[in-house]
Amino acid sequence: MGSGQPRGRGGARPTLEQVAARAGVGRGTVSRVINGSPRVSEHTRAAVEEAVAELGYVPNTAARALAANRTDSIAVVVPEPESRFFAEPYFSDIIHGVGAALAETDMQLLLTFAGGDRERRSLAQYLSAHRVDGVLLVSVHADDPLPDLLRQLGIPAVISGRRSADEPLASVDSDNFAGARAAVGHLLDRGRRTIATITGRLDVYGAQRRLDGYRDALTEAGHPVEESLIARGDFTEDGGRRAMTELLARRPDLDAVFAGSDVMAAGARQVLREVGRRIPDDVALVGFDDSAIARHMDPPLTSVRQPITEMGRTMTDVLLAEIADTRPAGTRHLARQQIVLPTELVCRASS
Amino acid sequence: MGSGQPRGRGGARPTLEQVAARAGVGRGTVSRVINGSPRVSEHTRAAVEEAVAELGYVPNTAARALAANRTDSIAVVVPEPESRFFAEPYFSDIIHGVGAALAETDMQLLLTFAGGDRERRSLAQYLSAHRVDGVLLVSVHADDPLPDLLRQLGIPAVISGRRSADEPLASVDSDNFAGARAAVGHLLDRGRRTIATITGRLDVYGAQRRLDGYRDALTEAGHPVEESLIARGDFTEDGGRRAMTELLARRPDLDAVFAGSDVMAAGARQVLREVGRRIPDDVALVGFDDSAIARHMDPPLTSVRQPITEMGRTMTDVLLAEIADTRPAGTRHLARQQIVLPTELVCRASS
DNA sequence: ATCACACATGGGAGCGCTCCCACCCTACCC
DNA sequence: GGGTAGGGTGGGAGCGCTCCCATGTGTGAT
Repeated sequence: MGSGQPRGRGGARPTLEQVAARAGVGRGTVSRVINGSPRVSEHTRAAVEEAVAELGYVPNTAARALAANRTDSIAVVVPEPESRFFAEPYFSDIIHGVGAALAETDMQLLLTFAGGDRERRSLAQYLSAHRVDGVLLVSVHADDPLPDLLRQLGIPAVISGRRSADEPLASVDSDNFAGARAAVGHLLDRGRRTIATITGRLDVYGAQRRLDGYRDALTEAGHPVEESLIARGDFTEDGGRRAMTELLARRPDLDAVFAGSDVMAAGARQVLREVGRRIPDDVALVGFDDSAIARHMDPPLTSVRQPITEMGRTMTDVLLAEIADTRPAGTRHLARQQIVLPTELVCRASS
Repeated sequence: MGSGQPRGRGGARPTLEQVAARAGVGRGTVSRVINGSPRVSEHTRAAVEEAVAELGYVPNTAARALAANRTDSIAVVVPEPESRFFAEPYFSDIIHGVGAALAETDMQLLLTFAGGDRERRSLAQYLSAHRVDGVLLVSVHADDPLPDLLRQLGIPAVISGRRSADEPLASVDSDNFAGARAAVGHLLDRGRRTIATITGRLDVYGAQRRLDGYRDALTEAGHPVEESLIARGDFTEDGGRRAMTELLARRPDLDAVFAGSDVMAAGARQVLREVGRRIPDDVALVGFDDSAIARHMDPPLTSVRQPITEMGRTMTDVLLAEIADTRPAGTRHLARQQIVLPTELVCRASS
């Protein structure tokens, strides 16, 4: 009666040993079955699996981690002090993608916050204590020491948005260059001729690439690149406002603006409205990210969509491959991957 | 030379034993120092701390978890299939708050995805294997079995947004009732008299409370509550559109709409614009959540702000208190907490 | 000086698992 | 028929830590 129940109350969990006793085999054999080793006879395997089911056995991960020196978990390092990171949908979407990729495995996801120096130090220690099998780095600045630390420690890591053209870590990025080119090309197609741009912080490689794309599109179309049409923002709404004000002062004749992010585009729009420029009639506006605010802006904002969720998923896949590659004996065969995912221009009423 | 370096290359990490040897004390003493036990002499403590610093010792968490039967980590259970959850800023903000609260401790944060039945089952197993010290549940439906499972297992848990008036789990919620009352009161103050509402899914307790608040505000002001002014949405933009269409058909005389979420308000706004009703001139519109889209909507949307980040932080504090309370010997003294945080009406141009 | 007791300390005994070696048995070969 | 693989299996030896008991060592009371 009920002895076959998967456990009773919050009592003691069954151990490998108990499963072994119940199945009438040794510990080693149960371990083999649990871990899917082929060196077990069909008959024995069935007996063990039955015992596992009857007892509702779940391996104790701490014990496994201790004995096998791996944790079956990966960490996402979140650069906390940048509230920007939380404000944007970026975070949610990345995590969504990571979760989707992880769902197919039995790896667990750890969220770590690399805030100030204090957290960063304890994070380094934490990672060096090998509490995770791999690390996902998002939104890393060019001068962040963490990536190199990870490389030194030999911990598999994947970075989102590489920090330079020759990123030493495996990376997954969206095609910022092509996205910017498409945006500017679109404005040219619409007959705009005096196209300004508001850049993000240029120490962020992606922002630099967007600027490169802007330049390239103009050059290819036979237009000169005028420095007076380039203003620096910092990815914030307020930075967008300032840059737009600056641009209008310098070049009142501009008829289009390509902003390096939707948030900066929102700031620019405010300024344009304040000075009475109509969108898109007087000035066409294009953003980058295709975030929720793009859809709800007035007018709805044309924007370059980045496949953020897809990036999260791809990063995870790459990381898992790296981890699997390291396992055998620390011998790495895999080439360091540099993946670039395509962007897509979403046209709306602002252009 | 350099023997005082905090570790060299990715070699073997120092163990407790090695620290003990270096400090010239026993393992037990080092353990006491590491865990802040008072039963260590000042002199010995200093020696151990020096050895720890010299070797760059970091405790192996797997070993600790195995020996002490606790993990120093908590899990946030994310109801994945609801893409709504990821779409809204809710997720980011909650996590932000949780992270902030956790930063002051050395607990770690695990993200688990409770998707379909398969994941839910493995999640239950996972939790029952005691791989976390506590669980944070967000956005749980009334008929979700997980909360009760956790209670049975005796795992400390806190839920965001209780599921009913007598939530058996500790919970942290925002004051949906008062928020809705404030929103409707505000519309009445502005002279609106035919105020409709678009509700969320009423099997979500918070949505029900917002409706209650709507009713209460009208009643208190001496207005009848007319069922023809109440339409059911489902928290989606499309649901907002449908509900608004329905309301206009039933009550073309309405002069204000209180939507149970910003996203539904966005849907409603689209319909209102399509039929030529001006906001706020013809129809005043108020949302709930004060999400990013509220600020960027046209016109900017008046909305009820929930202190989401604060909720995440509070949930974590409550959970940590519960965990600390359980530790001594499974004897629980703490009263089950039911915290309700205040909401705030943010007035913008839509009303 | 003697006893008692508190406090500081060392180290054995696991926690539950994986790894690996030794063992056994059953073909299969010469 | 004896020898030899080799697959299948059992179980010892840890992984690094905490817990706890036994053992000092010093203090104050008698």
